[in-house]
Amino acid sequence: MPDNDVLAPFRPDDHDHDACVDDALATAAVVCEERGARLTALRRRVLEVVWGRHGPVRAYDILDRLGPGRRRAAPPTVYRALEFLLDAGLIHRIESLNAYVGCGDPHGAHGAQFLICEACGSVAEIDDAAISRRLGRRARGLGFRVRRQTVEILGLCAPCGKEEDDDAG
Amino acid sequence: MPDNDVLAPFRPDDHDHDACVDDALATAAVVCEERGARLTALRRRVLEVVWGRHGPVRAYDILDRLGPGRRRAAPPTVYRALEFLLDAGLIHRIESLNAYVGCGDPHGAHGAQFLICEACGSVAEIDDAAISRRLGRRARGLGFRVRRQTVEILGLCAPCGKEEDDDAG
DNA sequence: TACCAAATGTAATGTTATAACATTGCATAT
DNA sequence: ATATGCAATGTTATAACATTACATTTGGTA
Repeated sequence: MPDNDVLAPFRPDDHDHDACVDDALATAAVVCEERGARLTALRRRVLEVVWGRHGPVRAYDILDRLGPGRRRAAPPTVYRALEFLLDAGLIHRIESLNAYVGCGDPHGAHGAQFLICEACGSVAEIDDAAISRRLGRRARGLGFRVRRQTVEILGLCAPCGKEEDDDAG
Repeated sequence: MPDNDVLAPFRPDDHDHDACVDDALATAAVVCEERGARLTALRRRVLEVVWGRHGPVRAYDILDRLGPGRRRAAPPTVYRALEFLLDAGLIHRIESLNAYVGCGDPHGAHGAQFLICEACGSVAEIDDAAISRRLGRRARGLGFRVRRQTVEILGLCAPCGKEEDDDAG
């Protein structure tokens, strides 16, 4: 089973997360440059907050974290930035959680699948071409024209699954 | 490409929809019987409203349609019935739309995939075992324990896709 | 028939998202 | 230097989706 299509694996608790955020922001600058889009201070800040963890972040949490100094912004402020980042492929929306997560590979356009741990809230992003291809084929076989695939798997990541075993055992 | 795993195909506008609803309610009665669960008048009515169309129905639309005669119910009335029907496998929740749709095959426990037309709002339900198996394998390969798969494809059904072509042509 | 548990009713509130309109700030034309 | 246009952001209000907490009713059963 190939592993090179794991765009964003689950991360150990102790990894250097600042580096993740820095990478994401640097990549975002490049992507926006390429697209002729403006990565403004606000959009950059929202992206930074989304990248605050390797897990889904909700819109109103972002609102709360935009400051300090800044008076608490209103919802459209965040939703517009999120829309921009989604369009630019810099973040993904997790439909089953109404939340947002940084994209592990903003350059490669891809149809992603997400593994979402219900215990610790972390997310892994994979891009299994066989899966998205097969989904596309099935859809087209029924005359359906695909615009977007949403594939989300809820469950327990390895460490959390192990903990549960230990608790039960 | 197999077609026998299409649990609920797109339906022509002129099909006998009353028969669909009757079937669904009859099946529901059997399923609840088997489970030792009570299909009360309210739950039956909510299921009937969900089956009002072959497409996603939103919770507050159900609320509006519960009557007449009945004073407009409060949200928990509907959400509790929806939860019961979800548990019984009689309906599915479409995460990307925050809406609910009747299940095409309540007897067979299955991991379903949904094709959702953004133009006419109709939904087709398929159960491609190869897809759900492959998703499960990929997840387990990463040590992930799967509880639930959400697979939703947004786009245009055949008739609506054709219309768009005609408009453009 | 008295009891208990499940189901439903009711009021309030929490959460997520968008509509509609005003303002700011910067680039460019006059 | 002033006016104009436009993208981004701010502001207010509200729509849409969902849950908590508690009261009441109902249906099966000891």
